Amino acid sequence: MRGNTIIATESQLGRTKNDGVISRPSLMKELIARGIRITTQRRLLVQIIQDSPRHLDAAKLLEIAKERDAGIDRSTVYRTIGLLKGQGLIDELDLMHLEGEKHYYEAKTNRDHCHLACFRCGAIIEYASPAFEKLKDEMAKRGDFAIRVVRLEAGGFCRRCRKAAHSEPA
Amino acid sequence: MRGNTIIATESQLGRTKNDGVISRPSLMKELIARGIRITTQRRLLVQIIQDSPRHLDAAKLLEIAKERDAGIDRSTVYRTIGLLKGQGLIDELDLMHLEGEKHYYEAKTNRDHCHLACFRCGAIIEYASPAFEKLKDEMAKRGDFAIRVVRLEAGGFCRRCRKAAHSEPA
DNA sequence: ATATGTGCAAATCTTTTGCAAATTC
DNA sequence: GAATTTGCAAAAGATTTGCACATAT
Repeated sequence: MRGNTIIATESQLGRTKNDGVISRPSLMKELIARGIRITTQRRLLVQIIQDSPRHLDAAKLLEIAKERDAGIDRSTVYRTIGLLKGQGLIDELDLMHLEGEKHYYEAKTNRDHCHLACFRCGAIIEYASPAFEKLKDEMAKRGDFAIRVVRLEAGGFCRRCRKAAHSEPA
Repeated sequence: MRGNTIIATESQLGRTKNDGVISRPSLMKELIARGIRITTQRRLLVQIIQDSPRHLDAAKLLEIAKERDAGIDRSTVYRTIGLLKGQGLIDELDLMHLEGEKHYYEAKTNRDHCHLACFRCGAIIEYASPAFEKLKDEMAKRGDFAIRVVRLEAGGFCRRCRKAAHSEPA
């Protein structure tokens, strides 16, 4: 099945002897800590994002939210996304525009990670590594730039699809 | 002035004793080598992209093209971008959505590089380094993934804007 | 009470598409 | 003349906005 299946997490692929464990700090706690008002709908949306095993786009997020609150509106979804983005609590991804121009969101993890998107099957492989951290440090230092958000995405072909392509009829 | 000013090139920032020189292979030659038909308008668009010192979005590309061929249409611009993207001859960037959801394009360089986008002044700093190459290799190997396109973008604040922010009235 | 959040509908912005006419090989 | 490219106009898709009403502190 195509689309946005995370087939490996950063903690699996990115772990080395020096790596810590990856976690997703609670969005709710962060919001509260910042004195941001928690409404019913915000709570709902935030929980969906926090708990989702896959990367959600605005439409999908709305769809899921509607299962629990039929009255919720598209604009509320976008406004909440904007709020979370503004607070640096979620990351925005394109996933190489595998299916259209929409954006995908995920709760920020305690360590940045990359996304590898398979053009053929749509699988998303997450990847974190000390090499990424080093590169960020280097960019910040040598570019004299205070990095607030980073996004590293790659498109290509996963192992399974490379194999499949070989054994396929022309 | 805000917006998309490249204030440092990868060859300046990314050079180390091990670095090679950065270059942009000719798009035209690549198209010819691939047996792709070169029409008047394609030639025009390709030259604009190739020669542009800044990252162009579709609308800007159209605007520039119209100065030389008033009849050229938006759809031709998008179709040509699609062609070049499909051939892997240009890279697509978001530049952290500094000004809207549009995409920016640049002729592919012989070495991948990152883009640092200043949220305040809009400057784009390009950055290439062996550490980036290493990270790509590592991802490909450990993720068992054949990378075709990579995009590393970061948002934050450049030195000048960090300074400016300090001396600003609250 | 006051400030903030929400629904609704319409608007905006970017990109894509169907089709007939023009161009290229 | 067969295949490809283009212009045009309309459609599509994602996101934003103005405003009146509802909700939270």
